[in-house]
Order: sequence, then structure tokens, then C-alpha cells
Amino acid sequence: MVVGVLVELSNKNIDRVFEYSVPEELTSLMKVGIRVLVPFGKMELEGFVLNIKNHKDTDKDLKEVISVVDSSVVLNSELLELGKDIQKSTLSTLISCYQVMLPKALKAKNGSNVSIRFDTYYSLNDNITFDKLNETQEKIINLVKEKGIVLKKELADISISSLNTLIRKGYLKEDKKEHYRVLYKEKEFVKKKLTSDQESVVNSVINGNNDTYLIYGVTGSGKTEVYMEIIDHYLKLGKTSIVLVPEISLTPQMVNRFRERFGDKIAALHSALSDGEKYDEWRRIYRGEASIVIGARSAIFAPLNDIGVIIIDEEHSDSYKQSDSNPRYNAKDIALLRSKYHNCPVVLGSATPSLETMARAKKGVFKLLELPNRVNGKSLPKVSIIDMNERKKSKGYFSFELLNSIKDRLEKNEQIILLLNRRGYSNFVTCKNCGYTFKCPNCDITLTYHKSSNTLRCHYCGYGEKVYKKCPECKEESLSNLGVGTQKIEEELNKLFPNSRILRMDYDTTSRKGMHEEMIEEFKDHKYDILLGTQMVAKGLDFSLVTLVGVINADTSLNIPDFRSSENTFSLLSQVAGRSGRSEKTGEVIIQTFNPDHYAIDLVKTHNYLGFYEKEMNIRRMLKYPPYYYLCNIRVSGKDADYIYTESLKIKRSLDRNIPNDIVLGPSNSSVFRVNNIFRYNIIIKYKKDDDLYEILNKIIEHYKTNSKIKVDIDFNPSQVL
DNA sequence: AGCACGCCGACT
DNA sequence: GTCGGCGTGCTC
Repeated sequence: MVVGVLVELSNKNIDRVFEYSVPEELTSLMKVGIRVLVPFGKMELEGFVLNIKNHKDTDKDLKEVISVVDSSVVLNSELLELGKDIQKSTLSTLISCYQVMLPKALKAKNGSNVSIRFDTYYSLNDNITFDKLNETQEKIINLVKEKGIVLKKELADISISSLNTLIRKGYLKEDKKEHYRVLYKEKEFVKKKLTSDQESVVNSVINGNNDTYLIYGVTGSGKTEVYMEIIDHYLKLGKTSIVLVPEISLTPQMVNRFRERFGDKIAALHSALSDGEKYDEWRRIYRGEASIVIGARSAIFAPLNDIGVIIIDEEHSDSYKQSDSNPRYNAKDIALLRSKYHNCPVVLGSATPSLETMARAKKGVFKLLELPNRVNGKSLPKVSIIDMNERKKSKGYFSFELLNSIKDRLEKNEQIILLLNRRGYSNFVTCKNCGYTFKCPNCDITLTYHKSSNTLRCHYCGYGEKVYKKCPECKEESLSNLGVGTQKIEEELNKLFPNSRILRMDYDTTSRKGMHEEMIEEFKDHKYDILLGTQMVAKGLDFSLVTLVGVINADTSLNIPDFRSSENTFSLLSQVAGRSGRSEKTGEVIIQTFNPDHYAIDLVKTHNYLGFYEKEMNIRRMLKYPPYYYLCNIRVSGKDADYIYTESLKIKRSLDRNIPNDIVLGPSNSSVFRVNNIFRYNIIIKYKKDDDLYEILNKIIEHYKTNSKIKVDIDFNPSQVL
């Protein structure tokens, strides 16, 4: 027996199948999709078995497989094929495409210390007659009789020796079963009555033709209930479901809503889990013990069989695109591939769909379903835009309008959410005297101030230094912290409203495990009046007492040099506005901005998504951006800036020659040109049809794959070009 | 990734 | 003469 093995080394040169012979004693264990340990050069590596044959294809002598790593196949035939598709569409290594599908615990690299945990339990042996038992023995036997099986840890107060006696006499037997680290408390579930709008959306999907649907529903229109109803339909047919949610909204509150209805059929894959917990959840899914998977991007690879529906909530979120490492895939594309295989519908949902998705819906590629009304029957909150250029009208960071409204809600004992827009914002330190700013010695980027550790840190390479009092340039003690952090706003709020209870939620305060959940619960229980935070307060939260949402600075995200900055700003503001007035009381929203006339801000006032869509589409058409053109970014990087530049120019010229119908821009410095002393250039391709593109790009990759001085990374449909 | 091979410079 | 620098190529 000969097996073709893809070895777990992400190197373009060895990203192909190597053949090994299988020793007799392993032949019965060999399956396509299982992992094996093989000799490779002087190393021993793990790899995936991709095929099983009787004869070798190579002239070389074969080495033998050393052992089988898994007890069963880790990648089924669907996922093996899917990996090949991802390889073709992202031009990354096949091995990286398989690795991205599996939990860290199943990767050769560093996760090998994650083990399966076992519980020891006792049960009665069959056909036994008891001799006379002493008191302790009697107690144990009765307990086991009553419960069937008893876990060892439930018998903590009983000595091991009395248990051993019973085992020796043959009354009890000891076994081990796998112990999952995540356990669920079940709750009482009361099914909510759906509105007729919700009903009709559900019916369209479950009675439809396994198409891709876009549910365009305003904030508070009850999309989650719709998702659950659709899932329930497929669950009753014995089918499974995947629900993707952006990492930031994957809160325990959100997961619990599903868990209340579906109990332990839910498996949740989120970043707060440890590697061991993720592995446990993965095995529950793999074994069919969980049939509904909720998770962030990578949950799209959940090893489910017979998928009934794939739901992608907040489909406009850029977190569905993996942009920091290969393979640079988009979970939405994977969803479409998997839905084809399983012949099931895909449901995309958003209050502010991405232009790409809405454009497809308007063309009829996706079926458009609408939820134009809030489930509480109320209209969307009233939005006021405050022009912060008129400085006299404000006190510090707060306009008088916002202050008055906060005061009003505090008096009425209602709750307030304040958003500090930190997208594209940095908290840098500068000298008031000479203008000196602190920069990272390895990267072209200003260091950001971290109050908790009193250090300046680089967000790209992790470099950190202690904060000086004196400016290193002019020696004056005139350093100022320019960035407005949530702490600063909190301090100011405390001065303005000394009797209010303020909860600050940002990266610093939620980093400890479970803090996020705790804070949300406490705010829900009205232990606080004001929730102040960054992006994480904008998404999906549902607090009935919140009647005021304030945006302190709407503009920062507008100033990012990215073609999607308007879209992202409109979307963020609309989302956070939607947190207001979700129950009986009507809500209000106050947005502070220096650009009150910018359409991405002005159109939030009237909740005019479609107006924004039309306006932004026009701009995209004129500037030849998506959805009118596809983008592909080629990032060329290396230590020698001159060499990288000349090679980038060669690539650009070759593209001009080979794909003359496409627009090729660059090479231009990446916005952070130097990271960790690696220089980066971008070449951007705008294209309508990808006829020859993949072939040409493949040739470029081939050409550079043995060159260690230069790295060529390709990113199709990048979420942002920086 | 790791390791061998090989082709040039500068030492006991 | 030979030790060792790292560029190049290979791993079934």
C-alpha cells in the first residue's frame, strides 16, 4: 500500500504530495483525510493522507509511514475538496488551507500539548449477587443503583480503598469517558410569537429553492428570531446549521439566546475559549453531538454533515475576511461553496448590507428579503447631528445637546450608551513644545500610549518602551497625550455627572476572561447608568432601558485612507443608533461630528440606507472600485527596500504586459511602509474578469518561491488596502 | 523547516 | 593548505 501525504510545513516548495509506503500493521488504519507521522529528510513531520494507492508513481525509493496520528479521519471528503477550491481561489499553499479548517489542537505546530480529558465513573456489573455489605459499601452501591453511573468526583468524600474493594469483589466496574470542558446550563425557553414580516421571511427561505438570501432588516427588526426559526425547521428535518457572527458580537448573551432554545445542540466556537475547549467543541460537532454551530469566521469549517442552512449575521462585517495570514479567504465565499455541496440555502443578514451584497441582491443573484419594521412596533430613534466645529456650544468633548440629554435620562432613570469611535484612531504622545512624536524603531508607525502599563507600544511588532516625562528632543517637560481614550472621557463624565454610575467597556477592561459577559449582565440589570465604550458597544446589544445613544466622535473612521471608509462609518453609526429605544420607550441618538454635511453621517439622520447605497455606488462606479471592479492586492515585502522596489516594478510591468485590460496600480508604499524592519510595497489590480489573472499571478508566485529575499502575498478582495 | 553541498575568502 | 561564510536545492 502506498499513500500520498501532504506534509505539515507551510512552504511553497513542498506544498505537494509525497509518497510513502505503509507497513502491514498500519494498512487497516489508513484512510484518506487521516493524519500520519512520516520521515521527511532528517525530520519527522505530520501530514494529511490525500490518497491511497497500490503502486508508487515516483522512481524514488519510498520511506515508510511511522504511525497514524488520529484515531479517525480529521478531514472528510467534502473538506478535502473544499481545501483544494480555497487553494485555487486564494493562491496560498494547500497545507495552509487544511490547517485553517482545524482547531489548533489538531495542528502539528504548537498545539500538541492539548489533550483530551477523561472523567472516571463507576457502574454496576451485570448479574451479580451481593454478599453482606458494610455501611459505606451499601451507600455507594445504592447510589450507583439509583443513578446508573456515578462520577468519581461525586464520591470525593469516600475513600478510594472502599471503592477498590467493591471493584475487586466484582460488584462495580470502573470506566473512563471523555470530559468536555464546556458545560451548559439549560434554561426555560419561551418561544416568541413572530410578526407577519418575520413569518414571511422564514417561509421564503424554508420553502425556497436553496438560494442565497439577503435579509435586509432594520435594527431591532428581530433577525435573530428569524434565524432561530429557520434553524428549527432544518433541525426538525434532522439537518445541521452554521451561524456565523462577527467576533465582536459573539457574546455569551448572544450565544445564550440560542442555547435557551436549542440547549446542548449548540456548539459555540469563539475566541474566549481555550485551545482545549475549542477542541472539545470541535469533537462534539464532529461526532454529531452538536448540530448547530455558532462561531466567528473559522466556524464556517465546522465538520458538520448534512447542513440544512448557513446563516451569516451582520454580513457587512469585515471580520469574515481573513486578512492577516494565508489563506486570505472570506467566510462568505466558503459558505457559498459549502451550500453548493450540501444543496442548502445561505442566509445573509444585516441592517446595513455591504454594497457588494446589496448590488448582487438588486441584480437578483441573491434573493432580497426585507424586515422594514421594528418588532416593538416603534419607529427608529430620532437622530440629531451636532456640528462640533461650533466650539462655543460644547464643553470639552461633549456638546451641550448631548450633556442635556444625558442629564435628562439620568433624571428619568433610563440608560445611556456612549460610543467613542476608535476605528482608525491612535492614542499617540507628542511634545507640545517641538512637535516630537514617538515612533517605533522597527516600524514606520507612531507608538500608542497604554495607560494600564504606562508604556508606549507598537501595534504592529509589539515593541514597547517606558513613558518619558521629558521630551527626548527638546528636553522640555511638555509631552501631551493627544489621543482621546475612554479613560479620559470617563474622567470627564465623572466630573460632569458625579452621581451617575459609569461602566467603561473597551479592550483594556474586557481583556480578562468572562469580564465582557459580566459587564453586559450588570448593565442589563441597571447597575450602571452609562455604558461608555468602543466598537464593542455598537453591535447587537439589546438593552430595553437604553433610550439615548451618543456618539462622541463620528469622524475618525471617515479619515482612514481606505475606499470603504464611508461605508464603514455609515454602518457603524447606523448600528449604534439601533441600540436606542428597543423596547416601549422611544429612543434618541446624538451624533457629534466635525463633518455634519458628509453623506455618510448626514444620511444616518434619516436611517436612509438605500440613499447611502445609491450615493456610494455612484462614487464606486466613478472611481472604479468594488462592486464595479474586483480588487486584488499584491504585497511585496523584504528586508532590502531597494531590491524590493525594483522587483515590484518588474511585477507591475509584467502585469501590464500580460493583463492589458486590467488596471494595475503601484507599486506604492504600504501605508505602514516598514514593519519589524521589513519593507512593504503594494500593487493593486482592478479587474472585471479574472480570465488570465490567476495563471499570471501563479507564475509570479512560482518565480519568487525559492527567493528568500522577497515575499509575495496575494490578497483577493482585500477588506482594506493599507 | 532543516540539512547537505559547493564555491570563494582569510586564517593557524 | 583548510576552516567556515551562506547561497542553492532537496526532502517521497
